[in-house]
Amino acid sequence: MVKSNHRYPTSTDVARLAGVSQSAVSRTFTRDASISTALREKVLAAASELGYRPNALPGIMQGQRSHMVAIVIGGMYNPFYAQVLDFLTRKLQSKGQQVLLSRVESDHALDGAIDQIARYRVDAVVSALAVITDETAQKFSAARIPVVAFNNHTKASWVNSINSDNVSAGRHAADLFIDKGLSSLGFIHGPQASPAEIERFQGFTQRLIECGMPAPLESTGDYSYSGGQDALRHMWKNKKKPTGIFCANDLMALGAMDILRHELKLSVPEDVSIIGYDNIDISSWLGYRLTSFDQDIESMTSRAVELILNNDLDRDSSIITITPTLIKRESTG
Amino acid sequence: MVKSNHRYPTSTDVARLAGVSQSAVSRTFTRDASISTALREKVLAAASELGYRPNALPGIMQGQRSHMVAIVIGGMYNPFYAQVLDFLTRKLQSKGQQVLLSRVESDHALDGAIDQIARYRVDAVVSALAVITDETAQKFSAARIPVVAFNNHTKASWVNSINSDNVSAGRHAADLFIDKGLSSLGFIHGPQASPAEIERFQGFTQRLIECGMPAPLESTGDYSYSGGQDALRHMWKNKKKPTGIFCANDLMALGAMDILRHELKLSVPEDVSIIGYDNIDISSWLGYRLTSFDQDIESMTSRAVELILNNDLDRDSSIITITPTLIKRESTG
DNA sequence: TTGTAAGCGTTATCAG
DNA sequence: CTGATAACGCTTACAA
Repeated sequence: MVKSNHRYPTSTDVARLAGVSQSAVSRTFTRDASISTALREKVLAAASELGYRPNALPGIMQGQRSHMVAIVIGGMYNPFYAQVLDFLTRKLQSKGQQVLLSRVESDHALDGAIDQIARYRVDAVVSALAVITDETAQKFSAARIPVVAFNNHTKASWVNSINSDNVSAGRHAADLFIDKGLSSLGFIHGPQASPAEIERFQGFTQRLIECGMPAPLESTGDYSYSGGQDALRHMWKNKKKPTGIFCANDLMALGAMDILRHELKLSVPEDVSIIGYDNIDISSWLGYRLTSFDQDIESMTSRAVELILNNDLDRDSSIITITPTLIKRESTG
Repeated sequence: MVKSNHRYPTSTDVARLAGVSQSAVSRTFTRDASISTALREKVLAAASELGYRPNALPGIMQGQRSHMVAIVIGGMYNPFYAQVLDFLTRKLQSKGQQVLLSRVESDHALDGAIDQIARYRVDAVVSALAVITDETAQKFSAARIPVVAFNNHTKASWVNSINSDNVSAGRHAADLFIDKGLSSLGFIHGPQASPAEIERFQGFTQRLIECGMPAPLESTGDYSYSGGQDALRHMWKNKKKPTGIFCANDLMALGAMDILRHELKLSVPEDVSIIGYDNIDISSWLGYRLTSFDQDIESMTSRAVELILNNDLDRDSSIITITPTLIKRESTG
């Protein structure tokens, strides 16, 4: 069996076959290039015979933009991030951009990823990481790559941020519980150092204090379903149990709900009310009906793509804040 | 404000700053290249001062492999595909490959995607599409790009397939229901032309017939949660209702379960047993505990990456079959 | 409208 | 070990 050598045909191959110059081939595949119909036809025939597709790499080397955008993400298990990735990818592709996907275990593993990404001369990077330290953000600056980051508060140059208004959401969650007359409240944290979760907690607590209520009981998860389960079990070891719990994200809220219902045989919302964050699809399912804050992924990702395409990234780093919408469902009665 | 021009520094820039030749810079960043420590130090100092990262593009143009692999996917809403993407990306990256992500609405929209992918000279393409027609597969051949496809049965050259043993799973599902003594069964289809779902149905039906049972009641969804809901509602319009339902995937099974429980006030598994396919995380959650077939994403993706890295793709197109594991949970009692 | 030739930033080859 | 030089496959002046 002959091992085919899988070489992409070049414009020169096409030119030779068509009996024209290499420039003619280039022009055929360049918009608005002046070329006669006759020549173009000859070239197209030869091109399709060889299965020729122009090579984007030389153009990039000549200083054109690569039309590649890297998306750095920490995982797709959380449907929220899967959806962010889905939206971003579709929007970028519809604008003629390619997506270079970089899956990273943690903020720490980002260094190696940056090196790789930079080698391919991407035009920009979108970070959908839950945690990004100032130090890490600086590395992008060092690599001279413009960055758009979600839920991140570094004020490094080259780094633009698009954030959810977490503090205000935390306050709204508090109000919802207070209006229901609940007096004993709890908060389930995400992993440490996640700026989003810190703000959600601060807003929530601030509002409770303002209303003369005690600070919430606390427990910590890792943003996962089982993390939420563990956090709830841990919280229930206290003498005092909350009757309303605000969770830093939906996945943990769903885990907490399931432990309440299936392990502790308590009823949601009759015994305990729950609020989550992200409004992932599952939260609307009939088995859960979780009250949650919708982050409006549609506009967050649109703004990100706008920033990249308008090439505003070279200018001052900006921070865009998007207000989440509270979606009330049965988990709060 | 000065608009920075965001130009990546070149090896020549580094060479000039370090006072050495451009070759020296290249050698510094090439493994196993012979260069003195003294020179290397000088180069590294200059490189880090400028934030230099070698440009991968020229090397690719010189015939090196691009170390880019495209993943074509139809969406990440289904956690199964999100997980496939996650595994593939991690494995490829750990082998030094970059991932070019291509999100496609349907098999039909693949043409444009192929053109774009080909321009970037990827080494191979992994298709995680639920549906891929022979015609589409041929387009990859035409573009001379080696392909590894999941759950696809085209026998085109350049296309390798990794499939779940759907027929055998369908038969097992039938056996499970039969062993429980259920006599009235149903099947919820995925979208038409999805080869996986057709085989699951065939195996299921075959086995029923073999055991002298009537063919299952049928209804069709679109692989989504709400599609499963609609399919179940539709199925319940029949006079005859099934007491056991095999669904072409988990998402539809979960939708069907929720309609049974929350809309029809029936109990699972007491009134109706349910079996799904994919064994997504949610299926193990306390609120569902769905019996399902695990596709072993770990080995499917490993095999795919092996095929790509060993460059076996140039040879005969092969079909690898992986046997799914039945995970019994409470939805079947 | 067409062809020729320079140049993009590397790696690989070849002298020194 | 080191530096010059020729590719790689395009795009873009420049010439015809």
